[in-house]
Amino acid sequence: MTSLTIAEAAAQTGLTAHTLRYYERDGLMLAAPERAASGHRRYSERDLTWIELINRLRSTGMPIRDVRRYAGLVRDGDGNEAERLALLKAHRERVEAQLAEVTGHLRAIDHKIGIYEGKVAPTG
Amino acid sequence: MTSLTIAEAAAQTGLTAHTLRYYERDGLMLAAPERAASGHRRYSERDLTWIELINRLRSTGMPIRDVRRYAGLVRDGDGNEAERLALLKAHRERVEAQLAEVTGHLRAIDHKIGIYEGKVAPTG
DNA sequence: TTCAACCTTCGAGTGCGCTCCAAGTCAACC
DNA sequence: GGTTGACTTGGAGCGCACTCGAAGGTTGAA
Repeated sequence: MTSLTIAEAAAQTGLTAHTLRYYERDGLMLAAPERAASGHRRYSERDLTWIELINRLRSTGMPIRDVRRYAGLVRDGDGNEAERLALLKAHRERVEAQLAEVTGHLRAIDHKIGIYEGKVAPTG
Repeated sequence: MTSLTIAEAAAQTGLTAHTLRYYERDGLMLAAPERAASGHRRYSERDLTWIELINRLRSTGMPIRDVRRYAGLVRDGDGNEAERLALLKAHRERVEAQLAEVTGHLRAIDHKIGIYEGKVAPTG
């Protein structure tokens, strides 16, 4: 059973130690990580896996407060799977809509780049 | 020659009147919109077209300060097209990278949704 | 002419997500 | 024993992008 210091966990997740502590006190963790006798945090594999899910949710634009709500549901255990599923599906819808929007804007920007490269005639 | 009040320009661009004024004083506009005799702003087609480009850049994640820099280049007129092009291309690269990242995360979230829907066996 | 609805400026306030600081504890090495 | 460096806490501070408030002028319809 490996466990990591906060610095190691930070390196592995791409977050800072500051952010890991912030997520913890903000209720984003399933449970607070264990502590060494010294009081220092020790991150388990399970903690790391969970933080990686947080990263996926955050990187796709889910607000902290929604991550906290999702964490709360998972923490509460069995019986609320439908609610978790609804939360994830609503998030997925938003992400897909945003992907489509960004892709559309990107195409327009590409067009503008084409103009500057002299490949396309300027319009409007 | 049509020209719009700030409320009309807001409705047309999806921004608020507050935000339009903010963009103007923050140097994002090519030029301040004309004024009626009363001092009220009157937005031209050209203003609207520019605001729509701002919207595309902002919606794809370009920070205000970069939009301001790009506006400055356009304002300065001919001779810096290479710099404008470089700015847009750098932005496009970032957007594409981010699209790829988000798409990857979305797939992982979809997998998790599949688990909750009982379509996929839980892993990890 | 009166009234609501709109506009103006300047500056302050807000929400989000960190990010940092101060003061102290602890482990390891010289 | 002393020093270095990673860790702890609570709370303050910050950057971004708005968002709003106050106090007053303008517009247009009844």
